[in-house]
Amino acid sequence: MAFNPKKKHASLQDVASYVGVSTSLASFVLNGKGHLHRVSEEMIDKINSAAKELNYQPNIFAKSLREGKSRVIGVVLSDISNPFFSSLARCLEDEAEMKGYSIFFSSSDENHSRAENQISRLLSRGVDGLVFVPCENSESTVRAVLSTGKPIVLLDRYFPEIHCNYVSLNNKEVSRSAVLELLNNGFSHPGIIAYDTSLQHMRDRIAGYESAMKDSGKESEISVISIKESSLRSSMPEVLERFIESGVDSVLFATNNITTVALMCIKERGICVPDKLGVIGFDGGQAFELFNVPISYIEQPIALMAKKVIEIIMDEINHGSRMIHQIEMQGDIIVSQSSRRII
Amino acid sequence: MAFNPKKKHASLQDVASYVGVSTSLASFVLNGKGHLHRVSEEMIDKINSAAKELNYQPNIFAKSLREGKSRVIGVVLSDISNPFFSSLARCLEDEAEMKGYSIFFSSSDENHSRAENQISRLLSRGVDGLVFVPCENSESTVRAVLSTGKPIVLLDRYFPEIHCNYVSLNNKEVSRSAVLELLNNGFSHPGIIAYDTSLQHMRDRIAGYESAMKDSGKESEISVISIKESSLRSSMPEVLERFIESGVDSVLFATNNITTVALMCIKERGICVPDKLGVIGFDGGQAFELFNVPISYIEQPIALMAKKVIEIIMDEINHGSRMIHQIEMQGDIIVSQSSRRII
DNA sequence: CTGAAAGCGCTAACAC
DNA sequence: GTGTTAGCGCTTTCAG
Repeated sequence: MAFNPKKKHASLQDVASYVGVSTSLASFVLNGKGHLHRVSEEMIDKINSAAKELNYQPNIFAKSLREGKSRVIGVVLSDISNPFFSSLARCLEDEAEMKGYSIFFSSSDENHSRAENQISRLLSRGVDGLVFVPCENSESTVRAVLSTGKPIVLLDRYFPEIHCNYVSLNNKEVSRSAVLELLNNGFSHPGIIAYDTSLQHMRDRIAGYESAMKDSGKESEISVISIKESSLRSSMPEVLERFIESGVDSVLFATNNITTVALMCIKERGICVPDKLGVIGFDGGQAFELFNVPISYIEQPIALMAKKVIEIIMDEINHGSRMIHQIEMQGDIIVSQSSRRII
Repeated sequence: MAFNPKKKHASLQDVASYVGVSTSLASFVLNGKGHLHRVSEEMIDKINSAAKELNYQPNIFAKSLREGKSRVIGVVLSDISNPFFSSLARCLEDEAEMKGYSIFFSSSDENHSRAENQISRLLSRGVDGLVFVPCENSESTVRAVLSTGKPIVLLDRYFPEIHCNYVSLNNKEVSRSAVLELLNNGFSHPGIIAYDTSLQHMRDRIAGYESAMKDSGKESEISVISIKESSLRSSMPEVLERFIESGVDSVLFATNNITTVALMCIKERGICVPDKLGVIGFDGGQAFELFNVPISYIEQPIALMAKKVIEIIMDEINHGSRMIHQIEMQGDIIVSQSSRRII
């Protein structure tokens, strides 16, 4: 059993007096600094076994109070029940755990004032650092955190005008490649359905689309539709309709949720994929595998992103912020054969 | 701004000396116990505004150290990236936040020794209580926690032989109803695909199936297949094959994951639903909406379960465990018209 | 090599 | 009504 059910928690004092030494000596030894202080082997053994015997568990509050750090980081993301973010959460959790850190998660629901509240709650919880998936209008919140000196890393999104650590996708490039993929596979008029937001990652995804269109001599056929996140489901039917009527023959969906909702709508209305409409989604997931035909999608390296985020935040926590890390991870395009119109 | 970026944290001492009073007075007032100690209105105002002015943020570690509690609860579930659990997580988070509590989440991956490690890690983090989705062979872990007196509530599953709080589904009844639903809708030979585990909730789901079969005079046609969770994907094709060959014409899938994987397999092999095979899944979710036809499923009252769990754990934390709460929430069957064979 | 003691920031019993 | 003070359990400087 990893925790002893019987006895009450013993304090450092208990261990020390059990062995007959001072608390300082016990503290040194139990923190592995015994040799550093040239404590005798014999003493070290005695103290360690006493600790085991008494089921000594250091009081983490006393430790945090004294040391001024908690070994906890706070993560604010959009919504932990969203598959993309819950996968990310799991990876973050695993990475943090490996380094002896725990995580407080909270959801912003893409509401900047909610996000700000969550952050201040986390801060008052004494987290050592923050990982933040910022939402629209979160600039001031990010600046405020930066000016406290508390380590922070933005995730998935970033603000180009703010000098702050971030880990995101190479949105523009990967979205550009996705559109070129469509064009190379027999589609002549791709469109993109994105969120109506000023957030840079979305702009980048749209910019990537536009860049591919321009470079393919299709500047005049650029077809972008941006939807408010709140009306995603309700406006999807009309949006798809409008696209098809205007001659769009394939679509890049700019997020995981957009993809899911669009596919649901496509299924419902009996729009044939890829004959009537080619699609490329964002992020894979079991869900898509239930769709009539396998679809192509942009895959984010979630595990790597999480690893990188934790690395950066750890670095800042342990060594102070010596440099800004701004990382764009490379997304992959997972191509499904059946999503091609012409082989 | 909810947190002041400029100044360093002021301590209670800072506030007190700023106003020219003692820390105890400041402490009383700032904890809302001013009137209780008959502090003058004027003093209360002075202290409160000083606190605001100095951007006083109570040091939570000192508070926790002194009070012996953290206002944090630990939650160990199977895997936070699993849609069912991430939805639950979100609800738990919201409920806890409303009561001023934060949550540490961790994933057991259905591995009892991992679960035990997570629990002991959470305990050493000083959580005030635990919510645990136990896995197979977690009995000793649960007993160990119980014997420490630390509040604990089991979630989704329980051990009939252990006297412990839990919140679960009325598995037997709802599964029985689901099977009766199939029988009432033109299917004559339902089977069930479940996990091969000794956990009671799974036994109950199977028992519900069996009960419905018996009461419908189909005891001899009872068809149960249990799969190891680890080989879910790999054994699904063969399992479905075997069912169909043996004359099974409809299936109840005993968990969300089983449903998803089975539907993927059904789609892949072109098995026609509901003509060739009727289905009832467990837990809804966007994913299922991408499947060819709408399917019926058993819906768990996730939000209510979360609410109840938090209520119980709060009650234990605040008032000690005066009684054991063992709650079976009522599941609903969401019927989709197109899942009937005969109208 | 080991011990004494200060102090992290807070609460609350007790004193006045 | 308000102040004094004793810890909560731990780390770490400084003495010896």
